[in-house]
Amino acid sequence: MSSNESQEAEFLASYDPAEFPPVALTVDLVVFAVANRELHVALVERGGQPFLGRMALPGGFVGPDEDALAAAHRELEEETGLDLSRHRVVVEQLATYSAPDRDPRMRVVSVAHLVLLGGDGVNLPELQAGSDAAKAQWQPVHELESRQLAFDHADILAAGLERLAGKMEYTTIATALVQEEFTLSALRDVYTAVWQAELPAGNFTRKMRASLTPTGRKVQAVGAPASLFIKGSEWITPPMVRPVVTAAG
Amino acid sequence: MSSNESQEAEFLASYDPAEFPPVALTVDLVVFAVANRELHVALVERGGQPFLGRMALPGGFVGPDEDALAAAHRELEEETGLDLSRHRVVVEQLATYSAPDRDPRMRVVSVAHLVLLGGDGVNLPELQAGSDAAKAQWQPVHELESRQLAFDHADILAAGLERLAGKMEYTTIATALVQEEFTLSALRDVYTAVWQAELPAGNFTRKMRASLTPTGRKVQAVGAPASLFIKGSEWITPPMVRPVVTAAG
DNA sequence: TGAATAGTGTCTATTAGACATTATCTC
DNA sequence: GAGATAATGTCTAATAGACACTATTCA
Repeated sequence: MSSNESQEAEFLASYDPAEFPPVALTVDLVVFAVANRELHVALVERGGQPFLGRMALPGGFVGPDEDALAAAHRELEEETGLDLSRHRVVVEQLATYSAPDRDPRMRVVSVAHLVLLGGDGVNLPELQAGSDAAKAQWQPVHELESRQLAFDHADILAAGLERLAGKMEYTTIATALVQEEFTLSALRDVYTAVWQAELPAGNFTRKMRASLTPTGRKVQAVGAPASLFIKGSEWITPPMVRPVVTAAG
Repeated sequence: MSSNESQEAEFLASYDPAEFPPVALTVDLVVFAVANRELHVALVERGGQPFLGRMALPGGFVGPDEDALAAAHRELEEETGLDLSRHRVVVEQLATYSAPDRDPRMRVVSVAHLVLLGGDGVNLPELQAGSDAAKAQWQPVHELESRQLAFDHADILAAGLERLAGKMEYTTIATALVQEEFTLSALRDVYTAVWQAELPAGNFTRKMRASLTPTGRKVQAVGAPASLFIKGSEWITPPMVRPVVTAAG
């Protein structure tokens, strides 16, 4: 039976780091939250070259004893100052970006993650810049001139937005962007924010209700009191149909 | 204006390879093909430790001048001997596996890819083992005891299968597993192979036809001649419904 | 002629979409 | 009461699912 040492020796004989040099591994985070019926993304201002002063997605290196998902959680706290024990957060892997020249300094491969923060639809969680970044702030996604972003972060952001918008068709992922208990109006606001389209309230209620569980509680604002729900099924079957993007006038 | 050298110097001051050591980057390939109404996956037998003699997904290291997708194409040819100029092939990124201990020898992060090979539904492309592997062969996916696979390749295979099965609900990705021109029966066989469920032929025709383009040609086998189609739309709206997995009797 | 397959037709139950109506609350 | 919102009801067109039926070919 091979010892770990002899395994490694055998392996290193066939693995030539000169032919296949190791790469620096990072995570980049597309952090979404909804306020005022607008989808916002968390951005940090770069404090160093390259792209000094440009906005970028928060992110950082993956440590030797963590996987990419753990690094995403850690960097989320470090780079944005968010206290994850005080916010509902859902993180899922998005895609990996590995173009050889995506970072001009060295080979950096980044595992992008989609991060969804729950909220009340009014207030955004407060961001505090980490050590690397000059500042951290929320930006409305649909007003963003994505050419401003550093590296290939415009591509990553677009992929994150498309993943979110797409999964909202056939899953209840939108519930990650509201509070644990939510009204159908709050959930519909998420759809409005992400899809940039108004959905008729009556039909939305009828269709979405099948995937939700009523708590029995109600909440009072202006108008009739609204029932509170929590996420029921993970799936919406058959899916919601995403209206075609309204050509901006 | 910063030169590339000073950028790199500044960067290296803030990047400590001891804290965040670089990782070896690989690709692993979930290569699917359909024959005899069964979904097959290409596996190679490991020729070295660890997992000597066990079956594994084909894969290999990402070179310094290629991204993961390019490495996937290259390794597909090198590890399985497939001549990509002679087969229809679709490759898409699946997910990245980065558990620190997923390879006992060293830190290896792998970008898994889903690879779909077109075929006539009868013959599988011939595989030839590359230099690293003892042999390469097709295995019926649904008969595979996935515990046999090396590393975390059972997880990767399961993810590939689920991605394929899921995307077949709402996209025409199944057309990647048949020839460019295909009959509705051939396409239905793909659904049968992947979903492990028979779909009624009449309703399948009616629904799928909306996403396909007829070529006008027909092909003759046993029974009435069948019309040939090519892929039309990328999307199937509303989606096909995947029957619940039939509890094996 | 019989077997096999392709493709269409038919019927029903479901439901999405449009929109009206009723209910409940605040100011 | 006016205004606003929630939730339900109504009507129609579309269609999925089940399944019968016809058409076309080979053996």
